[in-house]
Amino acid sequence: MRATVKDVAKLAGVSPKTVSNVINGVVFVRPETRARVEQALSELDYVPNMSARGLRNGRSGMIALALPDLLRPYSAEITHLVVELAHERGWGVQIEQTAAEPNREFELLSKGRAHLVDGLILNPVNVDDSAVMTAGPLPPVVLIGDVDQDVVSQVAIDNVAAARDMTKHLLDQGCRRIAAVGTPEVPRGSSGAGVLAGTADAPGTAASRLRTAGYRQALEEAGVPNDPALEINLDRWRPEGAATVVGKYLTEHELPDAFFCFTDTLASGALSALWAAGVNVPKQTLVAGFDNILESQFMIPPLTTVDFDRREFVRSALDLLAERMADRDAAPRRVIIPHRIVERTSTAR
Amino acid sequence: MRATVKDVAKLAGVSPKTVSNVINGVVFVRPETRARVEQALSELDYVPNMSARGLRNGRSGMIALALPDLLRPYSAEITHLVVELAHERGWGVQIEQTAAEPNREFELLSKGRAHLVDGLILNPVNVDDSAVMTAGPLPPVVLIGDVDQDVVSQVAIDNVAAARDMTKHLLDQGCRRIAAVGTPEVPRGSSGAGVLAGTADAPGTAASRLRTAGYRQALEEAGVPNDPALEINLDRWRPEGAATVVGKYLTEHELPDAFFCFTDTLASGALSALWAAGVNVPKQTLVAGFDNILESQFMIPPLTTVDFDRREFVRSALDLLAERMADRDAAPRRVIIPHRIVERTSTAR
DNA sequence: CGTTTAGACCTAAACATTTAGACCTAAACG
DNA sequence: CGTTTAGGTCTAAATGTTTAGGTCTAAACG
Repeated sequence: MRATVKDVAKLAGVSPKTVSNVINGVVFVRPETRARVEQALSELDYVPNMSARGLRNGRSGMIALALPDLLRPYSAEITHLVVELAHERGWGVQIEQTAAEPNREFELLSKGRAHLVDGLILNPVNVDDSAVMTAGPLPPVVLIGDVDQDVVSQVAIDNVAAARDMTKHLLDQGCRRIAAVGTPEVPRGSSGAGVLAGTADAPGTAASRLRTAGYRQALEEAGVPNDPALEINLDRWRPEGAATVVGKYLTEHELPDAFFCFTDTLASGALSALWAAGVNVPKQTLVAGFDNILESQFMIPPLTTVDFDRREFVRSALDLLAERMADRDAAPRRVIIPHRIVERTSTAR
Repeated sequence: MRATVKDVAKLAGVSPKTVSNVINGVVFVRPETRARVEQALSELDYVPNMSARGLRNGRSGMIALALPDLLRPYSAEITHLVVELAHERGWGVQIEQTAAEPNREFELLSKGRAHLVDGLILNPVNVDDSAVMTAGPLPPVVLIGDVDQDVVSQVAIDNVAAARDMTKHLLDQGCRRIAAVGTPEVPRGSSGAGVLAGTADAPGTAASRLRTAGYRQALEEAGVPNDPALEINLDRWRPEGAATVVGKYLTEHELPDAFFCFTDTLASGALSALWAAGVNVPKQTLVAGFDNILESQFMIPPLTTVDFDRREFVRSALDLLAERMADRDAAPRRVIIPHRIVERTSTAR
């Protein structure tokens, strides 16, 4: 059996209250008493029971991080930073994966482990305004990544603008026929129209819809006609998907001037498919990504991509969460982290 | 305020005990009573307080996963699987990062959040037998990754054999001068001797020592003299390190016949440096990795690497942990997961 | 010298759940 | 008809912490 506060108290000849005081270092405790207690503490190798503490004061010191797919390098970077920065605040991090089961997000938002966790950082895929709103009394939540709502706090980048900027960059390199890789998959039977509606039943993820919108905007502004055949749909943002779909595309279509991949991971798959087809990047076609994951500067060739300060991104998320945890009905805030284009060899004419 | 079991009991006109029975679905409960309770349950939107439950029955339903560096794709894959498979057993996963602070492992093993977690899966860097042994009464622990000890359960692959097999594969391709990337960094001032001692104060991680040993064994068996200049030291297994150090190596030495990188991530950096130097892989030199991360089949060229069934690996870890949790003084077991070489273009003559 | 005050410490209750053990009821048994 | 039996439910205790409120002591004050 583990030592409890009572055992320590007995050994030190004081009351449990005093032990608690020493541990939490709050009230006045005579130095000699404190020393005695600390002696007993280490003698019994005391470690507080978090469940009991959590029960008593309603806080577990733990937050949850819910991401769609932990396999993505992007997820790994977010996780890395959340764990590191949360640790600085003395919070533990519990991790959840939502993509495998679609309504896991809802579970997390409403019931789930709500009581074991003081707050939730959620990277939404399916949740849009309706979802966040329907759930009853929410735990403190911060959404990361773009999604249309103003019910809970959110930190995001301007996906539309970023995609527009990147498309513009490709246009500036003289590209006209620019393929977009990772646009929302249109359910069989329906047309491509209305894809950007942003309603609850719109196809694809919020990010894919927004980036598609930015891509189309840039084309329109440049007076380049939008060719639906250049939108290569893909919902599951993993490299194998991109490699397959781009490889197939190459056999069926003329080579576009550039591939704008909605994720660095997708770009990795695309580069692989292009290499396999004997297409030289950047001599024959350009490739751009999105996210600036650690790996992209080591891709072959190094990848032009959309960068943003991820550490700042995560720090803001934690700030917003802390705010929310301190005052459960503070007004929801939205923080937009600035982005920029990082030009590397993959788009160098 | 959230509804408690008492509130539900009052609404359903039964005692808390009966509600508890319904929730945990154990004892005989009359169907009509059960229905009434379930009605009340959903009416009040009841969600159990995990802290209280954890306090009462000494289990939190949560395990901890401690990895050295969450940024590594390998870590992401492990995390992904642990979360997925733990979820199947109804366990939550709490995540920790150990590399940033060296003695975090010890903290986790001895005190730490021990009481909030029913078990710990630890990928050790610094912990070797002495460390695991000194700590007093341990929580249920499973070590993942090779390390010399028999105090706690462990799942691993045979690092020495795997590295030997891969080196042999490169020798079979006709290579003689094979560089090893990721060997333990020797502290300034000491010689390279005794690097493989495996004692607590040996440099580098356990994995790097073992893989180095396998590499040397294969050379010796083939009668190829071991050239210390071909061992490219690197402790932090990230791509940027490999790119830098390999790039530097290329300017100072003759091109080796092959690069055996102790991690796919390192191989990625190496490939990038070789590409930048205008060296063609596999025409001018070969490159091999270790781990078969998802990305390696999309590297340019696709990477030959050491593969093992990661899902089986993680499943075993969870099995061992469950065993340990059920019977805290069961004999520690060690599971070795078989490995194999996956040949891809990067080592195709 | 009596009263206040502040420091140092303590007792008891509260947190939400589960479990051991007790208690009913009605059917089955001899 | 009395006794057993089993199902179905309840009461009370226990888990380890923290906190509200209280007690005690000794110094400071008038």
